[in-house]
Amino acid sequence: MSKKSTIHDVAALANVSIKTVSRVMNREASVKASTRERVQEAAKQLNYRPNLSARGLAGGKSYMIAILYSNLSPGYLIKVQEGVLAACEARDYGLAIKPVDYEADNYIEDLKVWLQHVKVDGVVLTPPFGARPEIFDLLKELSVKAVTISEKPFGDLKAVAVDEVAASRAITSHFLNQGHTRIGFITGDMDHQSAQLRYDGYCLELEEAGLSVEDNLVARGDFNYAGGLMAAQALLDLSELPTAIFASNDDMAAAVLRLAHEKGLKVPDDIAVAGFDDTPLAEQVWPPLTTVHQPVIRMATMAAEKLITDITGDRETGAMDQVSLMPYELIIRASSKAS
Amino acid sequence: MSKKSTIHDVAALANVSIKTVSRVMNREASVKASTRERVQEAAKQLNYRPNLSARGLAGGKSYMIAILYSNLSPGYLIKVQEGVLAACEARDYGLAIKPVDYEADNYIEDLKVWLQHVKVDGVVLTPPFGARPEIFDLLKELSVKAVTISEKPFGDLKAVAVDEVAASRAITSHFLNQGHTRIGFITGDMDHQSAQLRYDGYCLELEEAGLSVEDNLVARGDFNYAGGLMAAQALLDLSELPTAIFASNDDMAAAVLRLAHEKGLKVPDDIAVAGFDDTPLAEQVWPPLTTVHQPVIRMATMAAEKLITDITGDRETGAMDQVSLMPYELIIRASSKAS
DNA sequence: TGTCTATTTGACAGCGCTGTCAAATAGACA
DNA sequence: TGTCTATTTGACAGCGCTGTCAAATAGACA
Repeated sequence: MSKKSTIHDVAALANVSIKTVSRVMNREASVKASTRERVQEAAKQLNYRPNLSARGLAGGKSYMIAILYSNLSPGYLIKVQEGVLAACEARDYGLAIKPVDYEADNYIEDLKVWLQHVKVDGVVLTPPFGARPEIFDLLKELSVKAVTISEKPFGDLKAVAVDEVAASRAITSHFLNQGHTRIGFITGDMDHQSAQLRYDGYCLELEEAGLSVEDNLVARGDFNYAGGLMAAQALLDLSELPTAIFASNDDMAAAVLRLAHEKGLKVPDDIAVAGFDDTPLAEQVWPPLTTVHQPVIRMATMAAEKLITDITGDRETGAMDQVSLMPYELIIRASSKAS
Repeated sequence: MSKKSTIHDVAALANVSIKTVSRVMNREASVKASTRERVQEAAKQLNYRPNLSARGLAGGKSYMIAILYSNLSPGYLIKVQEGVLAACEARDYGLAIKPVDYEADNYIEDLKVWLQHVKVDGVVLTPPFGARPEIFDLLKELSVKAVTISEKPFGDLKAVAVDEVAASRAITSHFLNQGHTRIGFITGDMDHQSAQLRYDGYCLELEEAGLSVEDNLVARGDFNYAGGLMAAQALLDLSELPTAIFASNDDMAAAVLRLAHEKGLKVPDDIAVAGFDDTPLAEQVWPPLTTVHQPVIRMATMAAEKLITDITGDRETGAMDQVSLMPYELIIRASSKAS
């Protein structure tokens, strides 16, 4: 059979109306179990999949969701895409990707035009969009559902995250256990909630160990290599060097390594280093980085599933948590000694 | 005005039939210039953009193109996406992204099902898909247009590339000019055409300089960090070390750097290193890598434009080259001395 | 068994475009 | 000016679904 089957073929085979097939495909509740099974069987037999264009046109919806992102690290973004894609395929949703420059003048206006044109039913918000009130307001205005990854959301938005404060404490604790007391810290871009959470974890752990947070041991970074380089410079120019540096992500930790090499410091003997995120880079620098691994792909899949469930108003909606916490993993490599 | 305008609104304002508006939006040739302008003016005034779902349903096409990719480096892939996205927005096309595992058993069958379901009108082929005959056959069978990036295409497929042989010769020549005569080479994954082209460039340049290609100075890599490490191992275990190593991409060059550090070799004094692609990694390792820069975003935009033009059969079709060559740039950094 | 309400199903219009085919108009030429 | 061909435009059906509303059926209860 070469021709694609349509809803009419399925309806004929299952001996129901096309409307009933439509109901089954959309997981609507009001279909008798026996009918549902008959339709599903017929659909399977004909290898039927609903036509996205027709659905979108008839329903006034697009059956598409979008990933909104800014200049995230490519490795992270690809994983988010992969995870979201898996959920989209399972649920017959389309995926659009939308780079958004939140520093542009009228970016909200542009985004509004785009959302209206593509008519996406929901968006996956990657950092820092989940924490931006103007995005929240826009989505409310347009009645677009949303889910955030790695950020505590506004209002009733759904979210998937790891406990970054705890993960950050784990790195700090790892350094403390090795006997370090002068632990430098490089922050991320404070526009990102993660930057704050990671910093909070560092502070909390130090305080619990009876140490105070020294201002000159904390340098401001921006989650990028270049910013990490400047922050590392500041820390390595101190008259009394830190014996360990915890950078808020791997890119900045790589910058610390580079500067340490330039200055002839041995890692981890003269100075221990740790990053965050476990990007491919973490294994590609020398020595490889101690860092925190997040299950980004699974987080993204779960985020998209929550979003789609939210959009369709599935039967189990009531049981869905607003925030799903996923487990992180502390990865100890040669840039710090095992404790 | 809150309601989205439709083709009827534009037709009414321009005082033509909806069919004429349709013709203008699709850039069909048979519209009088004065009519076209009137319609465009009306469309602009109403901020009209055609509804993708309706177009797709009515036309039997999807007005979507897809990017097919395998485990490419994330940085490269993101740039391809960005470039293709720009062209899609300009031409009111949708973009789908499709990871394809060409090592899976029945990957062609899976891809076929996917292409039929999404009904994309064309695909952008990233390496190594442009050089795979089974992909070419499948696309022909389904009448899906295609354009390749960085690969010489089959049949009448369009392509955008840089002259990789010339770029590879440029790196090799750079080493020769510095006085190196024992230049190691690490190949890419030979499934990728680029791997062969880069190797060819290396060989040609050596031969032109009157040097022969020594087998034990050529190690087989796979374009990944791990494979680069093994290849670098082989080269650095030689009793007589090469004085320079040219790796077929930056990831593998980073692996060379790491191993050189481990062995206490100074770069570039004991051994010079170069990569290819100018990924972010090239600047994030120490010392930063000499490499070749390709204008990936612009290449991707041009590829998508060629593809869409091919799909719609634009007026200028005749004037379109089958292969567009873009300029590369040799980037000299601290991993090799300036010549 | 009859009546009333809740559940399940179906008929039909219409979403906003494009394809097909035919009609109107413009231009070439005698 | 009339005729013939080429160019430009329009009328209308229909793509494959979902929304709305009404009808059929099942189940509860007297």
